[in-house]
Amino acid sequence: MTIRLYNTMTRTKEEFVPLDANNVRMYVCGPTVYDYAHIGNARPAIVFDVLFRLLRHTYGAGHVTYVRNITDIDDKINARAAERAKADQRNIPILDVLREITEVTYGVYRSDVVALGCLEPNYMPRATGHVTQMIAMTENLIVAGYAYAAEGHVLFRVKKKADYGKLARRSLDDMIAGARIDVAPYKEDPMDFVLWKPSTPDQPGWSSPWGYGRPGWHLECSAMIEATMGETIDIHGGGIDLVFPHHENEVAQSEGAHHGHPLARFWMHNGFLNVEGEKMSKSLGNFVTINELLKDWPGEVLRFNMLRTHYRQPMDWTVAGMTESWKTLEKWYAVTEPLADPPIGEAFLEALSDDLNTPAAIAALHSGTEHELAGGLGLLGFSNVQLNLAAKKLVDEGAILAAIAARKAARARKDFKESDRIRDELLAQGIVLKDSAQGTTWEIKR
RNA sequence: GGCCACGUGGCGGAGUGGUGACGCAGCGGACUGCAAAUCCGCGAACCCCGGUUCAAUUCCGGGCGUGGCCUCCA
Repeated sequence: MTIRLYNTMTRTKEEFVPLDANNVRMYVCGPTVYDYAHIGNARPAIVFDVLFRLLRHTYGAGHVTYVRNITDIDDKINARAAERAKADQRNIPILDVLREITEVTYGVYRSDVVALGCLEPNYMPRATGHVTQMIAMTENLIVAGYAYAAEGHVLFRVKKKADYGKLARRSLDDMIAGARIDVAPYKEDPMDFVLWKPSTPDQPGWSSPWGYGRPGWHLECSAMIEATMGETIDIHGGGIDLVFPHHENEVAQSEGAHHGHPLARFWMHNGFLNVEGEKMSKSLGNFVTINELLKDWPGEVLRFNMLRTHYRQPMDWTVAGMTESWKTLEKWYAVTEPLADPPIGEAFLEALSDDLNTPAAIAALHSGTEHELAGGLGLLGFSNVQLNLAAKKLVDEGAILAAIAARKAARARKDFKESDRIRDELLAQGIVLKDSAQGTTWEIKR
């Protein structure tokens, strides 16, 4: 089956042929670990996990390398650490506070993403583990004339890169015209961006040829891709908001350091997510973290909900949508069982291979056989384990079973008034009863 | 201001130059003590205005609307 993917670089859907079918390489921008991840962060994690699974299915599980980084050098982290250090009674060094923040946040992220049904990437490199490589790349860029040092900073010289802006499709003139940036005096050009900047003693930093300092944000991805997968990879993914400046600058850095060899052959970007029709923001009070959501919903429901919308479309996250997703999964899980080697439906695979058209793939599952349903769910990363099992642990099953028994007795003596009363009482508690020839079962109402 | 997406039935959401997916909800029927669940069936949409065409929801132009990026952001 041919895989076709939309490439942001060319703005067209292209047939995907990896450089090396024995080692298909993809990189996705991971979280900045300063706070709990929100459901917007869940979108790329889930979307590219599906791509990872499709590639593994197509090229073999051992022939795909997936790297998702952890950004643990960042000014937002520094700000958070400074804040926390001030309130901290223990009087420990700020860098220890910072380390604690990134460790804890990353731990939560990692378990969140597993709960969403995502496979672990092959590598999860951290910025702090690749400073040496970043310094080396910066030195290369200086030698090649793509960067210059000034006042403890090192800046990328955008004018030297004639095709700068090719990914975002933006010319330097356009950008300067609409620029809202402070132009630092040491910059040759307003659009030049930071590769290295000085740190104060209470900020994280490393010694470098340009003094004590830390790397700029964009550099880590370029360096970590090189370190884990080499100069040119097959797919680079992330949220659409990263196209500019982050990915544009990655392209500039990596190509500058690698004699113009491309960084990634395919650039993929997922669309943005709104919550109940509004942009998610802390001030609107609709900021939903994955961690919080997992207290009310099985992770697979969020996963399914995400996949009902094509990854490039803007998506609106709603409770109503979650409920619908829950119902569909419940229904499917009730009729399927895990199979050792389930068949993958042709229409399903064709939809998925067409730029990850998950809504069409899901539609195909609705009309396929039960075995194909099991196969499709498996390929999409669903476990086929009853969702209710998790939810049922949270209620007093003994009391419910006793009520069901009482209702059964009432029904046996045709006291339907009493039996209906028991049923209504349970319903008020959110318990729905289902009668069948085999007896009465119950589930959590959604 | 510049650049870029999106606008499909009550809702979610694919797709296509011509017979208008799919799911949820709704309605009708079967089943049921009555329901729920399940099964069968049904109706219902392509933002507006031009253009191209035998034919446009689909292509082109304009408009309106929503959102994104241009500064940190999935």
